[in-house]
Parts: sequence; C-alpha cells; structure tokens
Amino acid sequence: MTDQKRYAPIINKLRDAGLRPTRQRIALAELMFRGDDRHISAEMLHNEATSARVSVSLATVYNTLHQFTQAGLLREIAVEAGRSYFDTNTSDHHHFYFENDGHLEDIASNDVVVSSLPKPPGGAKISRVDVVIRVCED
Amino acid sequence: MTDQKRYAPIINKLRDAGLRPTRQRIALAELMFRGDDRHISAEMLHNEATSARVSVSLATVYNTLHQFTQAGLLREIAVEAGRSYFDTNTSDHHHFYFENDGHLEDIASNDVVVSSLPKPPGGAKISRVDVVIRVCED
DNA sequence: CCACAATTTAGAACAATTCTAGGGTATTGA
DNA sequence: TCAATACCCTAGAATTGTTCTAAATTGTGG
Repeated sequence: MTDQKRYAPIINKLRDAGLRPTRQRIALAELMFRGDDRHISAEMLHNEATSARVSVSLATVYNTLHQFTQAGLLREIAVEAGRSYFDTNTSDHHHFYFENDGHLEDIASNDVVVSSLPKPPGGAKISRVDVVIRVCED
Repeated sequence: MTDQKRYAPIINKLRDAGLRPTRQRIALAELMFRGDDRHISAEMLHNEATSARVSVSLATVYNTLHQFTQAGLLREIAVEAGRSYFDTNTSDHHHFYFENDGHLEDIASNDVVVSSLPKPPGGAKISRVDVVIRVCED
C-alpha cells in the first residue's frame, strides 16, 4: 500500500479543515486520532512523536494543536493552571477530573444533565458549557 | 480603635483556620475579604497590596492564597491554562467566563441545576462539580 | 518544474508559579 | 517576661508551560 493511500483519510480530513497536509501534521494527526478518544497535552504528543521516530519540533506541536482546535478537530480543556489538554472527542460531552494524578475521562453527554441555564448578562452569547466533576480516589 | 480590635474578626478567622495571624496574612485577608465576592489572581492581589502600601513579596502572596485555599477560605478556579483565579465566595455556585477579557462572574447556585450526575468510576469520590459557562460578547 | 506563500524550526523570550536558603517573627512554656 | 523553637517571609534564582522570531524548508498552483 502506498503512503499516498495509507494516509488518504487523514489528508482529506486536513484538506477539509483548510490545512495543508504537511508531513508533520499528517504524522501528528495519525498519532492523535488513531484509536480511542484521548486527552493529550502538547508535551505528551511531542514525546509520542519522538518515540515514534517522527521528528517534529515542540513549537510545531503547539501550532498544530491550536490549528486543529480552531478547525474544530480538537477541543481545548483547562482544568488546572499551567497545563492544557486537548480532547480528540469534539462532540458535546463533559469530564471527570482525577485530582490524584491529573488525568481526565469523558462522561457520556447524557450522563450529565444541566437543566435551567441562566441567561448571560449584557447580551453575551453562550459559546460552551463545561462541566468538570472533580474526583479523588481516597 | 486599636489595631488589635480593628483586626479582631480577621485574626479570629485566621486562627480558626489554623493559620498564624501574621502581619502579611492579616493585610492580605483584609484586602481580599472586605466588600463583595471577588475573583482574584496572585498578581492582582500583589498589586493591590503594593497600592495599599502593604509590603508583601509575591512568593508570600502565592503561599497565602494556597494556604487560604487549603483552609477553605478561598476556592481556586482554573478556566484557561496559565492563570488561576481565587474566589472569595466558597459557597456552592458556578461561573460565567467571559472569553473576551478573561474575567469571571458568579452565578447564583440555583440558577444552574445539574440533575443526574453520573457515578465516578472506580470508587472515586466526587470532591466538587464545576460548571463554567463560557460566553463572549459579540 | 518554478516561484511563492505557507510551514517548520531552533532557540530565545516570556509569563506564571514554585523553590531555596537565610533572616525574621509569633507562640509556648518556664 | 524571655528565651527557645517552630513557623513564616523574602529576594532572587529556578522551573514549567507556552509563544515568539527570523531564517530555512516545503507544498502547491500555474
């Protein structure tokens, strides 16, 4: 199988998002989007890339994560100061945050029901509602 | 009125929390807890202290904010990576986050109703549920 | 295949926060 | 009241996570 074909789905995904399918973006997208939904930090992704013998600078990892986020391929989540996570699941859902080790887990969207949202002050528009359930394991 | 008397409520508050009422803690507590509920960052508080001619190091501001948080006098909130806010309102409530300028506003606790919480996996215990409604003003 | 714009990069710069080591201060109990 | 002691504060350096910069490289339309 040619590389051209092997990466075709990813390349199309990038093209559809208006992003040039460069070597780095293809490799990072491959790493991120294969398998299950994930919550990944820039540093984690950079390490994975390095382990997979993909040479990408940390700056590019940051650029790529932000571009993907803007393009709607990722969703950024802040739970603790000083570290962001990017969620490969962009559908409407919420999170468990494990205070012990700082990792996140998805909650199926219909397992949390937020009824009765208040109206934002001053004509502001709601862009998203984030629910984080902080848990600790004794 | 003596200083002893003037600061008595704050001093008691600190004592009750198991914290020595030092000059710096008393001054910072005075600044934070007078008036309405606030969402304050370490740097903001340090600037306020400086303006009020209270000499406190930035390290002490950080220490104090964390000690107060542990003692239950403050609640820490992370909305965006790289900056924490401390909320002087420790009662059960949620927040609007204004994406434009990054400020927070309280939502009265009964204006958001989260019905049907999922059970945390692996016997973990819920320590808090945070709801952040992200809004932007056109 | 060329020219040009978009992308990548290493390394410096930055911002927020934490650490360190030494000097200062509240508290205890004699 | 006064040491002794444990706790606290501080300046500055160190760390961490992220963004910026300017130069080199690469994808793409013609």
